[in-house]
Amino acid sequence: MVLKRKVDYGFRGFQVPFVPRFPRSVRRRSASKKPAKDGRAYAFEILASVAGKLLLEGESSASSNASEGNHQPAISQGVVEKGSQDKVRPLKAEEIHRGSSVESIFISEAGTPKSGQKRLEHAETDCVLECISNNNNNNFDCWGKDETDVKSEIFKLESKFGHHSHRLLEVPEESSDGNVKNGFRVEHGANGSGFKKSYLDNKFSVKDQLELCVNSPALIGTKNNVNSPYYRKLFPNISFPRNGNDIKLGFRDDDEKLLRCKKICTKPKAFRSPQLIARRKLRKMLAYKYWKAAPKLKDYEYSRSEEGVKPLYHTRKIGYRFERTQHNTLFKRRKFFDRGSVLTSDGGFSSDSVSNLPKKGIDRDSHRLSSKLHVSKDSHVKFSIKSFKIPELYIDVPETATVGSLKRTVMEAVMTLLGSGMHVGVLVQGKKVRDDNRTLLQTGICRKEKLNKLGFTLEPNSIQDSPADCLGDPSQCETSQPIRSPETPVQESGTTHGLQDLSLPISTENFVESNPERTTSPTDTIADITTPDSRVLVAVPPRSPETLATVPVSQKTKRPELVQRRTRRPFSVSEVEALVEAVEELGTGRWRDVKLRAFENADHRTYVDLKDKWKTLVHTAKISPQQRRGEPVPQDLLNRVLTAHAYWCHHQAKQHGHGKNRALTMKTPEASAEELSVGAVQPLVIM
DNA sequence: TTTAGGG
DNA sequence: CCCTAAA
Repeated sequence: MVLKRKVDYGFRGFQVPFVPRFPRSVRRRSASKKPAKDGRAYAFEILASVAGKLLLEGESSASSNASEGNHQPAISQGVVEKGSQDKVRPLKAEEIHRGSSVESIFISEAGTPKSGQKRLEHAETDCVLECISNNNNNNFDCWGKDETDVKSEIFKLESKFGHHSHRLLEVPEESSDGNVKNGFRVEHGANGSGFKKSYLDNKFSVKDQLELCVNSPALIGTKNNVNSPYYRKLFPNISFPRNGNDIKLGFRDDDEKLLRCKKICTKPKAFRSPQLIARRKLRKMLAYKYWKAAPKLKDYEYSRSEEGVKPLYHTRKIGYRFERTQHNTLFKRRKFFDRGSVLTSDGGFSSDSVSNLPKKGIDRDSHRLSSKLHVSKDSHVKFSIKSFKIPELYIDVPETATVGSLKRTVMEAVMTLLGSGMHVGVLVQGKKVRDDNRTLLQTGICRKEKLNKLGFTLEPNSIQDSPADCLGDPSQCETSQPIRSPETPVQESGTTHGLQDLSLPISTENFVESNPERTTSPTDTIADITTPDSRVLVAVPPRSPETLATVPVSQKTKRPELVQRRTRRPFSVSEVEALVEAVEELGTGRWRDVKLRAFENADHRTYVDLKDKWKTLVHTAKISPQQRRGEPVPQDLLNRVLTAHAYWCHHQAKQHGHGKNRALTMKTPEASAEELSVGAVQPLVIM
């Protein structure tokens, strides 16, 4: 059966023979299904994931010792904990609850003897390849293994859990002396057979991790995921002893113009990751089961505080774990959590990769997004973004509040901010580039002189805009009005548009390098969400405590029913073409096959999406060109749509009527003249 | 899960 | 795109 499936769908380019389709009740479908890969990632998700971790941190706070220092970043705890454990070991309950370390969770799950099936399922994703930022030459090899050994271990893991997704975590690890260590940690903990390796190798240096490869200037010009600097080639130097280079993570400018990040997965055809499944389940669950009962958030107050947002990293799994423990906490944060968890579960960036955040103060430039950029000879603009940070948050808690509540408050503020959506703005010479359709060339981003003038901003989206939409289509955000919560109007200052106040201008000045060589910044990080000192940006203009306090509420009441809409991803012409072609051959009503045939690798396109797209295409084709919107679809394609639609409508009717056994495709020459000539539909011969 | 449609 | 009834 498996083999059959492979034959049927495993090869692209083969003509899928027409198979008469009968009513569902009649035909039997092959049971096996390939899970869809879900490698999508968004910068937003990264932020959300971070926030999620923060949330976790907050969760554990109540029991936290205040003297322990709120200045101790969450990540620190985790690192410390990790560093102190030589071997994987089951965690005690308290440790689990502390939840300050990702691996703690992993370990706990893996190490719990009777964790049950569900836990094991989650453990599937526990194979972690973690990259730990490392600067000093302090070596890795905490386990006395050399590189070869580690690679060997990696391979073993690959072999054993190849069908599972892996996580790539970049975690800046801070040692007691304040230095940041760097390395990779391969982590796996399934079924108690915990495994953990730390790995340090210059070849795997984190420096390379953040390279943002914009393969096509047009990509940026066409509202693509420029805001996903996290899509990048991961570990280009790691060569798993396997031919499947699917291990590589990287940008891909395919037909869908989608920047995808391939998972590190030795089973290339793993169709649907547990994450995706979980995500969908989660979405559903959150949407219908819990949301309505979600309590309000107005019990919390916000105001200024020096307390920075704690850096942290977060994994999808943690998100789920959060979810599961959600009801046990008094912390009201339904929506925030929803968003965060959903986002992180949505494939995350880099296939579960996690951002890491340098500890406050370690990175002097942490407040800005630093990047290096160079123009390669192949007319591509390549650069890396070293870090992002979120705008400042104002926190206000009573003196009598517990540290735990403070953490939760911060968490809420963060989630509120993230929950409203974020998008990336591009600055060239200090000017915002609002026209997303301009090419890098036109914008001058490709010119060396301007490279050092390139900057990015991380901006909250306007509440009016769907965060998802903005993410998917930045142009909508860029042109939209400043962020403005109805209850917390932004102060207009002169010509400055409110957004400016909320955004975090991040310049790459001094960071841009035309040198293609990777730089070796100790503070290379995927994302820096640390709240810098006290001169951060205003996330929520502190007009008054009241307004501040209302932010979360307004967020919540604004669009309570939305869990997290998928980002909008308009079909490109090439995608449309592929769709049309597939439908021409397969007909309507076989969306799953269409998906498998033409969009098998487009994880973000479900068969429902294709069906919907076809629907709109038909509609589009019927209306006048003036009424059409979005990227214009070539008329000839639309004509084909109409033709195919008409044909298949007719054919389907025919089939259901009395032609059930007639195999016929639009391009099948042997199609009987009788059928083809019925009605006004003309025979189609698709070349 | 997949289809088919309404929202 | 989302949500669902049906199959």
